[in-house]
Amino acid sequence: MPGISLGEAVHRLMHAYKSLLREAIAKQEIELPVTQIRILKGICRSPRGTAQSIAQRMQRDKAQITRALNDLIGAGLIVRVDNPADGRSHFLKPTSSGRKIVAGLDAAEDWAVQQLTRNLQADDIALFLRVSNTMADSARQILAPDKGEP
Amino acid sequence: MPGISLGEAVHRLMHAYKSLLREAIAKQEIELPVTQIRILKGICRSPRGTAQSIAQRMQRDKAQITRALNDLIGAGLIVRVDNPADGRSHFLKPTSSGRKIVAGLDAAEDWAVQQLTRNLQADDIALFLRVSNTMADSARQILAPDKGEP
DNA sequence: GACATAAGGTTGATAGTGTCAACTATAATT
DNA sequence: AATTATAGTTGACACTATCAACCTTATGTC
Repeated sequence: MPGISLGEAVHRLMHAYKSLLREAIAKQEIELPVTQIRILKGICRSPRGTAQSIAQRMQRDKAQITRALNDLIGAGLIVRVDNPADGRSHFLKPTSSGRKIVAGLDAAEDWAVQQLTRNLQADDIALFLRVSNTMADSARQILAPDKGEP
Repeated sequence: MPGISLGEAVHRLMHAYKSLLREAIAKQEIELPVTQIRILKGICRSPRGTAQSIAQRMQRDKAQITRALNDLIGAGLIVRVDNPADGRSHFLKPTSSGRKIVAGLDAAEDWAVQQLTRNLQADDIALFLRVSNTMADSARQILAPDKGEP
């Protein structure tokens, strides 16, 4: 598809990925929206995370993170744990249900990524990731110049 | 950022691109949401397009396309033209206001893409586009197997 | 210790995105 | 002529995302 813009390519890919993921998640009989999935995975991956650190890593408004956390807590997938060093803040921990869900989500995402990449070589994918991350980092330097990688 | 998943990379890039585009569009004093922008650009680029062909190319629900078209018509940026060959369908044409807006949008998008790609070589970008389009095409073969490229 | 400023998180409000279902008018097929 | 399919529309709803204002707590300054 010659001449397709970078922006259009990103839109198409985003939509393709989300559609495949939604299908895979439905097969796992999980019913979480994609934002909650990303947050839950992030919590499993980084112990002692806070709403603030999640918002920073995902570059989302803290209000949105708070709402998603509330839904995940309501669903029994994570819990808040007081941060003894800062009374304003709390750590977020997955419950055993949460961890179980993430196992299914990992399988779903593996399938989706497998479908996306089935006509590609490993070094193409590696370059794609490098280029993609370079672009996101370039943007971050403009949009939030004083916030580095936590 | 080692170990970031493909999905997470796509999310980050999508968000980075949208944030830069929003900033650039604000500078142009345009106030269109991103979906309307994409549709308007598509209409300018392909004469005799219909709601159906736009929905297919963007892989969006026709309901969503119809609503965005209605907003664009309401804003005076496009018009509907009857399709003499099919009474159900109509072609979509930009107005002179619409074409003018697209000139500003092109400038905004050029700026956004320039910021994203400033730390990259041209062949990296070319490979990124090739890989991205290959992935989107792979997904399309699964999600809508009988719909090829119009 | 008192006061001012900043930060972590919350809630309200709102706009935009996206999908599914049901419908109408028209086209295509039998 | 009857049936099936399609283009487009509208209703309904969930999800995403941002901005603003607020409260509680932390930090910094005097």
